[in-house]
Amino acid sequence: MTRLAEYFLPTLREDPADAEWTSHKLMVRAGLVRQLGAGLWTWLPSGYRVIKRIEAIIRSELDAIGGQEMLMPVLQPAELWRRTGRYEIEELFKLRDRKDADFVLAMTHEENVTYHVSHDVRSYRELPLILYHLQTKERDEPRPRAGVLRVREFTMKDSYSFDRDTEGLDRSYELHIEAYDRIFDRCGLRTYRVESDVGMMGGLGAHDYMAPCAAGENEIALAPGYAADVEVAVADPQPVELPPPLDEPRRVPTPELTTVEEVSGTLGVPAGALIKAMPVIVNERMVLALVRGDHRLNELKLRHALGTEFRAAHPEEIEAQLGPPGFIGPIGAELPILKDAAIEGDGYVCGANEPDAHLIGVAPGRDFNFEEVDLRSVEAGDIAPGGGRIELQRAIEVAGIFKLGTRYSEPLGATYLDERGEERPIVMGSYGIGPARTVAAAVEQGADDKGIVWPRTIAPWDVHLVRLGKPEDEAARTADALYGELREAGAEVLYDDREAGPGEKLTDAELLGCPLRLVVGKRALAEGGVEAQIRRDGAAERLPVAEAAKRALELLDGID
RNA sequence: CGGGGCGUGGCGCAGCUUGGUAGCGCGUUCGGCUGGGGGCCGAAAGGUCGCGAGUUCAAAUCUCGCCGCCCCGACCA
Repeated sequence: MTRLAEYFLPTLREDPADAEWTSHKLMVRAGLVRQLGAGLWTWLPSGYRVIKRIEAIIRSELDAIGGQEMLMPVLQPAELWRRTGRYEIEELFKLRDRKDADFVLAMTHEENVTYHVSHDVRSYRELPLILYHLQTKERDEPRPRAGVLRVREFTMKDSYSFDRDTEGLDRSYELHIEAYDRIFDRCGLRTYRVESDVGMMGGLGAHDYMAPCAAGENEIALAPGYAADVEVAVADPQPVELPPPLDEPRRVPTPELTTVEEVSGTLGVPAGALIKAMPVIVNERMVLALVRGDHRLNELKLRHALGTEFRAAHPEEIEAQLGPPGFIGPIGAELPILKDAAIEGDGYVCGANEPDAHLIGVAPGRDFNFEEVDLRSVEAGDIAPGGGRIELQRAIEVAGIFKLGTRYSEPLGATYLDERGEERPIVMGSYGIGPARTVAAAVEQGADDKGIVWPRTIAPWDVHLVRLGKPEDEAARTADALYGELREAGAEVLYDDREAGPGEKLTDAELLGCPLRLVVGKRALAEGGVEAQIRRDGAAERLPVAEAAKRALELLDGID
């Protein structure tokens, strides 16, 4: 029963003042969601309809690969998390009960599910297993942002695979890839499956599903046959024309020139001919990381190269150990030096470690020693593995899949007995999807200047039926009858039977963005029937009243 | 956690610099007109000015503290 006159669908004429992104603005304006606090969102009836449709698609595809749905609690004993070492995660909500026992609010459910599997799975005969649930996750986010995109409480579909060995894990992983590809395809979302960092999850490998759109927090590198998060992307750099090499470095004055642009501009060399030196502190010791002047240091790659956390050096530390910030370089530095692999050849420019001076004609190896590693983020135009040119795009991470290996099964004692009676750790994978992010990504990707344009499969309703004129008009009787016929035929229909002006009703329909709009009014009836309009392309058509319902369903079928 | 911004009827905002009757648009309610792109006329309801302390005869306005929200960064399954 969805008559708008009695339905809770509060639309807004103006954008909310605190919204920056299209999806945030439109989801609030269209009455899908309302905010309760920072990173805390309520799904109103229309928005929750979208969520439920996405969840139904997820369930059907997971069931299809043999997933078994269950439900695990959000409130959990801290003990489990201590055993896997995740209790220390800052984002984990921690609390105590009245007896002063420690609890956490789960951010995912590896500990929980592995605990049960460790108790109740003992034989290789019981493997493999795919278990999943749709459950609330809690995260003490440092900075919630962008509407429902980064929040402190959200629902996630998370599944977990349990296999006898890594070959089994590979199969479970592949099954999830196939299921996820189908899920996002069915949701009408454009996504890329990209290589990603395994993160704090630990494990053997990971991919993310990225939905490109402006509001995305992540950046992905795309080329024909290649897709990766820029955090892990690799590519051959674009060549740079180096100045002629010298027999030895020569000091040149560069008064007050501290940026790459200033130095390269003044010396008349390309930015890529400079060596940027970034001093970082690792376990109290300074290390110098070098990248080309036209490249960006990739902090994740640096962390991997160092094998541990690091922080940027403070200006005083730089001054004390190297020279004035803005004029530092590797030559003469008594420090471990990591050089990015893109710094090739001789003739570079770098800081002289003294005020207002740089060195030209620098030759790595001859003039300083280093360890060579991949430290830079790829740039648009670089050559990807496979030969294509890299293009960078922002994207929303809507799903992530991880090969966990024995990261959780070992500390939690999840083992099985194999055919020979030997005890072995279960090999695990975990696979998440964020339905709310999927909604936001669909809104971002489909919106136009009038409002949302839903993919047909996840729209809150198939048909937005608008009745114009007074309730006692002839048109109202026609609209009432059409509403009944459409529902009879199985269509999900939102019927705007409010006593409101045509402008308000029509703009609301465009804002909400259901795939097919039907308008019943005096004018349309006089001109031969009901007006049908496809939201996506605006194509309009008159449907004779007698066959309006039938024809409307045909039109629906023709949309995506 | 660092930087910036904001907090005034449901929503969007003005008022604050220079202290003295709390205002505008939209929305809401009632009556009437209108009825294909948020229309018109008339009447009305609705605000502890985020919270607390201070200064003052007097605080939305000045001072201090706190809280909340947004943005950038740090951070991030």
